[in-house]
This record gives sequence, structure tokens and C-alpha cells, in this order.
Amino acid sequence: MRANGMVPDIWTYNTIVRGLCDEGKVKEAISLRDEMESLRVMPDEVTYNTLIDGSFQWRGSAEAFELVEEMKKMGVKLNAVTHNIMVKWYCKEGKMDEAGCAMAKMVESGFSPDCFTYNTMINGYCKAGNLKEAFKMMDEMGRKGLKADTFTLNSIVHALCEEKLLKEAYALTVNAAKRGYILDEVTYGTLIMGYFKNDQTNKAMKLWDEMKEKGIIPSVATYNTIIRGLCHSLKTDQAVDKFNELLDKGFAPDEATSNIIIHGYCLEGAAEKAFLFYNRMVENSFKPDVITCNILLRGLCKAGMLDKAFSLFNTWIIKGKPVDAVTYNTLISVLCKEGKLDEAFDLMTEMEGKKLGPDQYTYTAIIGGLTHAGRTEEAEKFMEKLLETSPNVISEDTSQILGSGDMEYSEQINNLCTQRKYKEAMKLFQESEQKGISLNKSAYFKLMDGLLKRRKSISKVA
DNA sequence: GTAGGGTTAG
Repeated sequence: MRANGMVPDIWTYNTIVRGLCDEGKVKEAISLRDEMESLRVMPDEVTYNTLIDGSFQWRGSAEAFELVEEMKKMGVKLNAVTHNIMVKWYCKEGKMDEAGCAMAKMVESGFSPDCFTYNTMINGYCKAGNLKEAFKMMDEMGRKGLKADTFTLNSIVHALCEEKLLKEAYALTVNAAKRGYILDEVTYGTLIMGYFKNDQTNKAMKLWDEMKEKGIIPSVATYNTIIRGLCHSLKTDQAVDKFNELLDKGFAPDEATSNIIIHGYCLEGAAEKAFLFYNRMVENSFKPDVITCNILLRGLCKAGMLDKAFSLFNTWIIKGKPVDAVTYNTLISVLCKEGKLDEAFDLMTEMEGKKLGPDQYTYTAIIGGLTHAGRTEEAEKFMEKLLETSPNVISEDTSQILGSGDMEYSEQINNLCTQRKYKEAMKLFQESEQKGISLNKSAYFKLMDGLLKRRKSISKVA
């Protein structure tokens, strides 16, 4: 277009900015913004929001907030989407207090939180294991006239699966479907993953069939879920069947698909098969990344082929391909197990030089090696370092304690919910709040289930 | 015809 003397309009530019950001080429996207300005196609809120989200993902929050400031300076008004992006990234970083502040700031700026905001917050609280706040958000959402939807449902299903409450998760989806909620491939994928993680392979496969019978076409991400599940159940050959099915349907597997299968063979101790598949994929334009490298290294170490592991590591470095903390920790662990502590220390120095660590995994490996060699005093020194870096490794899990909650209130609320006396359950919840009493997780789940039931009409799910 | 929420490899 430019060569033919045409000036792309704002829509065209924004589309390309989005494409670049998706690929992680945020710098190029930002320089495109300069080009836009020089051509007097002024970047708008869509351009900035795209760049801000991309910066959060690929360049870190400092750069992202700089763009927010720039946006203000350029006279482009922040909108609800801008705020939702900021809320989302606080949630992704697990900073739920700050996410709450961002939401409050959104209100101050004159925007009411919408379904995106609430679903983001609900998911964030679920991921943080704070079911009480997740439930409170859901309640608030309902009181503002916003309807829970498939996104809300999927967050709760995921949280239930994480708690190993699979029966409850399944029952929730069945009841939700009866009430008019749309179950989609993510709902199924989440349940399937939950069953696989709890070694209920048959149920997982049954749900896969059920999903397909319903005419839901799984995307690559959902194919990855079933392939991953089969691999973790040491059924990599079956996983490859699904992989071939994916190819037959004309889908292109992504980077993850190949890594999962390579990992599957490594888990089975079949390093040769892993390399055969690796080679097959490389010939088909698969670009191995640092995760591929780490998987292969672990596989080779597991199979006792240390020489091969180190030669792979060296070739990788010579080729200038990136390595990370996991790469080093993988090798350091195996060296410690083999009693080759000097070499392990050398690698630790090397990773320190590259500012990749050491982290808690490095220290744990070193402590194990030293203890095994009877070098207790040195081990204790590293123990101190470990506690400095991550005090939570050994201390008690406070969320567990908080999560245990008050039995009496929890049970009463559980019972009321089972009897569908949600109003009374809510009253009791408010009473417990006033007394500063926390409930157990199952009580919060029951209350959330109640909120899903409260929903009267069905909103279209995109 | 452009931006924001749920599943997602070591």
C-alpha cells in the first residue's frame, strides 16, 4: 500500500499493530505508532490499548504504564478497555489487592465495571485461592444487573477442579446447562484436564466424546489438553493418534503440541522416540524453543544419558539459542544426584553470571547433594540462602489455614444451600462477615452455585 | 474490517 502511495487508515494500522503484538514484536508495533504519527493517522485508544496489553505481556508492567502515561499526554482518553487491561495484568501477577485498587480507580474515572472486569476479578481470586472474594465479586456482579456467563462458570469449574472436587465440578456444569448456560470447549477442556490430573482417564475420554457428540469442535488448545492428559497418563502413542486426527482435520498444531508429545515420550523413558518425533517436527517447520530444550535435557538425564544431555546443552548455547533457569536447574539437579558437586557449583556460577538464578530449585538441589555427601555444614548455609530467597518454601501454607474456615457457619451454609434456601444462606454469610469469620472452600462454592441459579434469563455468549 | 475476560508445554 505504502509503495503505491496509499496511506493505510487507522483500522489497517491497528490491525497490523495487533498482529505484531500477538507475535511479541512490541517494539516494531511501537515504531509503527511513530509512522502513524508522521502520516497524521493519529493513534487512537484502540492503538494504545493494543500496545499497552502487548507491553504487559512481553515487556513488563513498567513499560506498559509508561504507555498509559503517554496515552494521557497525547490527549487520547483512557476507556473501560484500558482499565480492564490493567485489572487483568494485576490479576495475572496475583496482585489482587492492586487489582482491586485498579477497579476502584476505574470507577473514579467514571466507568462502571462490566462483565469483563468482574470475570477477570473472579478468575483472579479463584486462581489466588481466595474463594470468599471470588464469591463476593459474583454477588456484586449480580446486584449490578450483570449476568454470570460461560466465562464465570469456567473460572469456577477450574477452581473446583484444582480443589479436586471433580464430582462437584461436573454436577455444576450439568446443572448450569439445564439452566441455559452454554457449555463450550473450554468448559469441557477444563473438566477433561481435571479428570486427567486425578487419574480418571476413562471419565476424561468420555467427556471428550460427549463434547464431540454435541458438535463442539475442539480448537488446538483443547486438542493440546487431551494430548497432554494422555501423555501424562503415559499413553503417548494414543496422544499421537489425537495429534494425527488434528492434522487430518486441517488444524495446524502449535509449538506446545509438539513439546507435549516430546515430553510424553521422555516421561515414558523413551528418549529415542522423543528424538524421532522431534526430528519429524523440525522437518515440518517446528521451531524448538527453550522449553523443548529443557524437556529433552530432562528426558536424557532420566534415561541416564548424561553425556548426550551435556552435548545437547553445549550445542544449544553455541547456536546462541536462549536457555533459562530451568535449563540450569535441570542439569544442576542431575549433577547433585550423581554426586558431581564441583560441576554443579560451576554451573551455578555460570547461571549467576547470566542473571538466571540461583533460585529455590537450585538451592534445593544443592542442599540435597551436599547432605547426601555428608557435607551438612555447607548444606545448612545453603538452607539459610534458600530461606532468604523464598521464605514460603518451608513455612506453613497460610492459605490452607485461612481456607479451613469456621466449621459451624460453613456447615449451616452448606446445608441451607443444599435445601436451596439461598436467602437464608446469604444472611448467614453476612453474619459471618460481620463477625470476621471465614468459611471453608466448599461453603463458598455452594454459595457461588446459588448465584448461578439466581440468574433468570440467558445472555448470549459470544 | 481494529483493543479487554475463561482452558494452555518444562
